[in-house]
Amino acid sequence: MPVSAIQPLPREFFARKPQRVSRDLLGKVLVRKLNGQRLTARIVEVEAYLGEADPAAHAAAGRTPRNSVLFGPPGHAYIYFIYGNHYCLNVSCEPEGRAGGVLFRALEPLSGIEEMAKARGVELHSAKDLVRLTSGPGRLCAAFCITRDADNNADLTSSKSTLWIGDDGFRSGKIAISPRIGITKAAEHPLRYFLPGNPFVSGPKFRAALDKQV
DNA sequence: ATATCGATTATCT
DNA sequence: GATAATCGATATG
Repeated sequence: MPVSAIQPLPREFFARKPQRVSRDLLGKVLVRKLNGQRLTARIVEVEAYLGEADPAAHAAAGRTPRNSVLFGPPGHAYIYFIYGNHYCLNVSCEPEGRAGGVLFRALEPLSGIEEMAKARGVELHSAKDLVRLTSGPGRLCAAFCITRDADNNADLTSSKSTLWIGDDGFRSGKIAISPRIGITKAAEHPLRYFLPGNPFVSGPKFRAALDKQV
């Protein structure tokens, strides 16, 4: 077996609290099958959304047609359209019947970088251009051609899917935790998880963070 | 470096 | 009718 093999994560991985899934997703790989190519990128920043008890979560007001994936079986893609412009990707957590999810906020591209640039409609001239490919929830969806029509409710635990999450053996060192970005309700809770020092992490640099040994 | 603003639409009040 | 888990551009220190 080649060292570069990527193994899908089992469904049980996602059948836990979003906080636990968030920590453990850092360093894992998002895989996309697109036009016969494989795009891969490492997960370097995520946020936990806790379900009906979390005022900032889409599930806060109970089950609706839009957020029903969050209440379904774990390990599925919940994709929503925001600000009339952008898609955002989550993976459903908790056992079926209970809401919860993890928002993907930033990735570090590993392979298929030219395809990502094409999908974003940008050219790569500088290191900054590379960072902007997948740094931010809207950007990473554009780079991976993720849309609600095509990918909402996709099963992210099967390597047969066109979108899935795997483990390539990478083990992150320290992780950092901070408040979530871009929300107005329950804005103070430390539910954003990222790899400190990774240049692909979104938002202002050196945002208040509590480092933790993993 | 931070601040502010316009774009543009699904969803809910 | 208001809001939103954002981005890119522009303005200002």
